Amino acid sequence: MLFQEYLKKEIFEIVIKLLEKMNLESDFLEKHFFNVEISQKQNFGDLSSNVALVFSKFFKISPEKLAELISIELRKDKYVLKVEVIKPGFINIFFSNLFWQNQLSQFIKLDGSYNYNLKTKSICIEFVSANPTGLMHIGHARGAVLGDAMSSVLQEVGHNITKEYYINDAGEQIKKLNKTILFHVENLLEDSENPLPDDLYPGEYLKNIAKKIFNKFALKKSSELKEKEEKILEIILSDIKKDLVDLNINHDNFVSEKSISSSDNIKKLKNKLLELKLAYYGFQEKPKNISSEDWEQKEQLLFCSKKFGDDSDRALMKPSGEVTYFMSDLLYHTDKIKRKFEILINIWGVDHFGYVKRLKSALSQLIKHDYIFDIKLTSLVNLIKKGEKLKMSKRKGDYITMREVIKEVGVDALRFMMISRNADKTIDFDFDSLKIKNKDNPVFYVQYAYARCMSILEIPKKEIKEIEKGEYKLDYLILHEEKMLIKYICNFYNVIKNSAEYFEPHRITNYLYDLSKTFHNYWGLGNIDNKNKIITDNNDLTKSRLILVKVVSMTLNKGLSLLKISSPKSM
RNA sequence: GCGCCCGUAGCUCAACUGGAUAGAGCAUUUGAUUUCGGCUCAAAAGGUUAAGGGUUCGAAUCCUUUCGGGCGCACCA
Repeated sequence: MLFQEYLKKEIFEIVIKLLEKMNLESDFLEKHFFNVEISQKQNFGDLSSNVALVFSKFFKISPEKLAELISIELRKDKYVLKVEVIKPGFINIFFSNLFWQNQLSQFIKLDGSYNYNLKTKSICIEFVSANPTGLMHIGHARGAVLGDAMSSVLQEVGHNITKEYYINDAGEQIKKLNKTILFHVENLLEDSENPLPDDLYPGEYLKNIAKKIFNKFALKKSSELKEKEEKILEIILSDIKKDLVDLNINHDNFVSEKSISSSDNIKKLKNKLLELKLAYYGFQEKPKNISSEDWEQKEQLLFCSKKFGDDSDRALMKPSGEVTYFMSDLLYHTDKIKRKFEILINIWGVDHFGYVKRLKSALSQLIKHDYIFDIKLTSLVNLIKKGEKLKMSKRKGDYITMREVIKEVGVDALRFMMISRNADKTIDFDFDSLKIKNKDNPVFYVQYAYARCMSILEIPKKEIKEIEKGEYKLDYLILHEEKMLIKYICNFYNVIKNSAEYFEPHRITNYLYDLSKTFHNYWGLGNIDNKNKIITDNNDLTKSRLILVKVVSMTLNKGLSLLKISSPKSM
């Protein structure tokens, strides 16, 4: 058992024993949780716990008194050197070197397969779902990388993951797209340069697609284009898919809006909503930010979202009778539930925020059994070059595409950056700092730690052979830095578990950075004093240290590959 | 106008979801090393966590007011 579980279990047993002794109820144990963590400071010992602070009120004694009672029991542990109770009631525990050496050998025995003890759930994670009306930009990249990293992490802890991309291939946008292409094709047919009308999509990209279609199919009349509309979507989608593959992202399903929102499905859902009195034909309130002159009231099918805390009731069908995006999204999500997913996770850009409430409330009214539906919103990404924020406008069709960004900084840097920030924080994506090839660049720093491990492991052929045969001991690992490395390594699974639980992959990048830092420091000891080099003239000592290096490299590699960032052996 | 998110060192970010003296990396200063003012290493300095009030053993974290920034609020996605 690695230290977190080991100590938690031990403390838990002690607490129960004390409760029995004092004739107290133990039902609070299920609702309140205590920590076991790596001590922040050296004089706080190896591990610290806040048990006494969390539980003292249930014992009706002071935290310090409870801490003292617990520590009396802890001191009986054969690995424990010293237990201290500090001020408000923290328990600081000092372990013997043997404990940490054992921890390392247990970690090695796990050989990368850790039992997270979680109930396997089937999870559908929907991300990217960029509208197929142009190339992906940096904002899409954020959602894409985050969704993909989360998928890996959730899969790692044992869940069944399905990664989906919802293709918005129906509705106004596609009509507008086709109109735009048609316009360009007309221009080509007439060999003219008519200016693009305001209501169409701007940008060279679509112009090029028009050329492709025009050439490939040798169009002679614009009416022929109508038959090629599917082709347009296909080309754009294949560009998006190519970008995703370049980002190391593979979705399991691409679900088409068109196929989901068949007239039959729409009718069924509509009737159900009417039947449940969740929808009605009526007039929408005028939105607060719209002036009266611009506001035209029309009757349409509305969802009673106001009942569920929304500001106004939302349109399910347009006055024309076509479905709104809300309606087709509702169809899509009920479809997900029908496919027996227990957890739905969506990664959306923060600009879709307004849709969260209505979709969640509508779904909760339609589906009566248990499921979890979480929508993670990603904040904006600012592109920064030479200290200046780059101005972009998707509306004007002038924006930097994701492939341009990849070309400039590489996939690894892009992925690392996107993962390393909490989703609700705006990212300043600084090209210059991501291109630097030294320790100021966190990706480089982590990858370099791995490369450094590998280059060390290349040298001592004889020792490595003996290690492979299992001829080694870990007794020599007694330096403070070595203990720190072991602590970090054994904390790996805990980091993964928390990362999965809170949907926060940035914990992993932070962890990898810290582990790398500790390792670089350890390596640096050898520069100050030769006897602290990893490869020494003492065969057993060298082997102990090589094992540690090996495990560091494996952990870095595992963390990086979970995030689909490469682990180069040399750089 | 209303709603949500954010505000942490000069800059970019952490803080194990309520825990200890709020931590890193740049940048700064000092020292060591280098036949390099540039590389590397070490140390120091840097904070009323935007501001006020509240909740409790304990708050960057929860509640509340104010200020600043972002996003959203018919249809479109």
